[in-house]
Amino acid sequence: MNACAQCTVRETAICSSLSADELGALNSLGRHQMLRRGQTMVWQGDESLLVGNVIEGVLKLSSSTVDGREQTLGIIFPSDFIGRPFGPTATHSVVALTDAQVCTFRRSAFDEFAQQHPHLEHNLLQRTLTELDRTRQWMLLLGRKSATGRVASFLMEMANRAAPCAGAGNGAETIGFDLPLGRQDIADLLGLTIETVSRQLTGLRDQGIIAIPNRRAIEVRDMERLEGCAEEA
Amino acid sequence: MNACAQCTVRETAICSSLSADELGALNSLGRHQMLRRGQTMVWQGDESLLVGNVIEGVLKLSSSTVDGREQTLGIIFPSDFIGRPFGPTATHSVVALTDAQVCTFRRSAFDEFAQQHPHLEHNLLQRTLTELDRTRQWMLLLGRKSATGRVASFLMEMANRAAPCAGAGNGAETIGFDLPLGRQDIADLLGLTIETVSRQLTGLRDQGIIAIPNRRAIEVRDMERLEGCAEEA
DNA sequence: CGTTCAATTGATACGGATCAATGCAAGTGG
DNA sequence: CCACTTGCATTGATCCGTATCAATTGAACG
Repeated sequence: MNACAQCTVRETAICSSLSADELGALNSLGRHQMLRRGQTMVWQGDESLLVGNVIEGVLKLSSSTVDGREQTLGIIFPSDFIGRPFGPTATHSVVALTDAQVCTFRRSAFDEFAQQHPHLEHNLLQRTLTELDRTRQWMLLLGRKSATGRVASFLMEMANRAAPCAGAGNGAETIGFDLPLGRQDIADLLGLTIETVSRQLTGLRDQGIIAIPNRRAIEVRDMERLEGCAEEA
Repeated sequence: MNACAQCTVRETAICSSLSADELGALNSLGRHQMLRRGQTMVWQGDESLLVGNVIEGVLKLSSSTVDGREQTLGIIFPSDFIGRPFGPTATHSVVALTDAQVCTFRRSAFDEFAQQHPHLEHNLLQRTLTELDRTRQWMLLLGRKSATGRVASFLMEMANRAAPCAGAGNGAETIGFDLPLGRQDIADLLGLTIETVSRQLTGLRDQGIIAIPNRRAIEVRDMERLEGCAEEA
């Protein structure tokens, strides 16, 4: 029996570049793993032993300075690839933001398999290039944008990447979604403090650009003005 | 005749993953190009038409916000790869910081060639993964470090990556190098202003950690204390 | 109803941006 | 060879945005 057959990310993860036979071979190398919210899957600086795909849930990639301040380097959604293949050490930590399900491989086994399957490597290269572009976009944000700009950009990214949950239902072009991160996580991602994030959110709310039904949910009420904020100096 | 035979980066650029025959084939697709200091090779947002290798000189990768503020996303040294293969648009600009010599390929031709040579793609994947790690390290810097920490980190990175030029010569463990960037470029890279960069440099000088023989050169006099500064909040 | 934990709100301090002036070296033309 | 220009870099004074410190509110849960 092949666990991949009913996998929800079968067509969107790197696996999509494999034939049924190849998939079977890869499947025999991997195993499923559940992660609880808050659980760390990979530790920064550890030997790189695992790589894998996210099947369900949201994780973060993060790194800490010597004095303990944390910076989140990226958010990882279902069908994204995790880990550092072809290298001895994990350069960053991976932590589950929600309960999550991942499909993991021993790095050495994955590396070997990948080298024998150029299509897989090509897919991985494409993903890595895209991720590099995305990361550089965040660099621009961290280097040059104001707190408002950062929060607005973040909300737009989430509106695009997080699975939208049904809005108010009427004809309005409202976009609603749940935040998989708490305020502290957002602050770590944007290079701000929790207080500043909070103030910016209430600021956007008071301007009527967004609504905050509850602490985990966001509704974008005026996407155009939000875009305007996202470009702020 | 094969221009690659006497190429100075033959063994360190992506070309190192190719046999002599393959190299000949790739060579027939490429052409050499000279760039003057300040010249832009790729424009952010343009159709991605070119990729290539840096043979000589230093370039920067940069992106601008809508209101014109610029952020440098990376520095590109000889044997580094330039451009965005496998994608229709260039997401960032590439500008020469010094006079430079690059070896360019039409993207479509390169893409096709790469897909037929898994070794080359593997090498490119490795490079991209390394570059992604490096970029994320800069994210940590931009998000969480003070001005002093940023400048110190920058100097350390340059001390490692730029070709060292002979120090004072005596037994001191002084490390000297030339900056390929002006103050404005440094500011753009670190997400600071030119004034702040200047103040931090003179600060480090006044503490005796570095010396500034002239505006383009730096001598690190106390690497340990510089490391200390680099970790500053 | 009290406990707990996260988020919000308020008051203040500080770091870096901004605005403005000066300094310094490399051309340029008389 | 020397005045003049030009383009960076440095230095100074002030302002503003975000961090920091501290208190309050609000929701989830026993």
